[in-house]
Amino acid sequence: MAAVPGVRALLSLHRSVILQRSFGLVPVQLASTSLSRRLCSATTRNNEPKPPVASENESLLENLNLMGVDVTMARKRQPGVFRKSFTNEHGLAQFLKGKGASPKVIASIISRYPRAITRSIDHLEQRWKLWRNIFCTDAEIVSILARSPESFFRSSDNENLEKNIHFLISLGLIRKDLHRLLTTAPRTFSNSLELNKQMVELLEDICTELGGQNPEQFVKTIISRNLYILIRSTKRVKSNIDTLRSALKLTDSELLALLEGHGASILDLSNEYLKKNFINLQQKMISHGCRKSDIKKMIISYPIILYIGPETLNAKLDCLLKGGITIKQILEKPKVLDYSTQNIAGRLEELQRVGYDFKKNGINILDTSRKRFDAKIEKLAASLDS
DNA sequence: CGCACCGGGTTCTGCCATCTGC
DNA sequence: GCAGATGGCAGAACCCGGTGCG
Repeated sequence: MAAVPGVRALLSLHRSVILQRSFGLVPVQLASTSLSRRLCSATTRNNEPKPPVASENESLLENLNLMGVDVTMARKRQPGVFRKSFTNEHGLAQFLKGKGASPKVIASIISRYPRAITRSIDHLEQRWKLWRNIFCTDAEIVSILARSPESFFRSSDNENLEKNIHFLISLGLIRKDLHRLLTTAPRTFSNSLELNKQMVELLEDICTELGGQNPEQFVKTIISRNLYILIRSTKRVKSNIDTLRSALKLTDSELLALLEGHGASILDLSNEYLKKNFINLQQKMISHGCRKSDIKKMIISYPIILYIGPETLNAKLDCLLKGGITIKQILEKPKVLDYSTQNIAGRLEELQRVGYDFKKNGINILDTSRKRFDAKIEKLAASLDS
């Protein structure tokens, strides 16, 4: 925010021609109006593609500066907002304040999604009410706005939002599901109803195609296992499913089971990333003497492994192998790859210190919480001493 | 009691491209 | 031609504890 005064100075420096326009005032909404100036077209700010041609709303700029909004950032994001004669920054600020948002949060929201100030009080109240159907407190909503202003403000279509809620309920999702969905992937609710329907239809079709008996349940399962699914493109989901099927040479029922299980979350990955991760995993495992069938089995039992990027995966595997664990043990217990390389390395060291025998005891000890692990180490160390 | 199995929690926005309606 | 609305993309794991069984 330190840049703000400087920017102001810069702006006034470059402002030469002053254009005054008269506006037909709309009395209802408190707005920044009146003076408006034309920015000098010789503006030297270099990273702007073109200096704004139309005039910016002077009192709006002033208001925003006073509110602590990062005007430079905001202008870069949505320059059109600054040329509007009527905006509702005060109304918005009042409204959000009433919901418990701090001035800092409000400024940050406007900085990141300036169009928020074009929403009327009526609109805001209506939208808030719809969100409150799902959230119990205003504070929850505020925290999401602070996190992702765009999710709340990008669409002005409250009717669509309402339809989305009804649609999701019609899928058999309960309030608790909606709560999780809106908390985790708020953008879902700003999607057009049509877009959400398309994804649901895609999922139902996939289920049916794979011989599933209950497409409705399938959709519910996928959504609850992957809350981001509805903000993915159908192209991405389709392509990832194809990749999984062909890479692993899965039968229909195997693929169905994979998707209904932990496989749902890897549908998120970008198409190329999923392929890249699979190829790397396969190469790496084969270089250690694994068969493709072993790899397939491992992925089916632990699909999340495909989430791990090449560099991280290789580092983890190398770390385990160096620590005296065999590739066969990893194939059988891939879940040890859940933990960070650092965590794994640290545990291996501690286990070595107490002379842990992986051949005899297996590697399950690596897949356990810190608390349990420490307790175990303590016991092992004690038995060493005695 | 100790262990293995299993599932759940956390998390994911901010930017750009395209269309649409005025 | 404009601003607004909407779709889509890149980015890329880690950790915990309940529970049931021997």
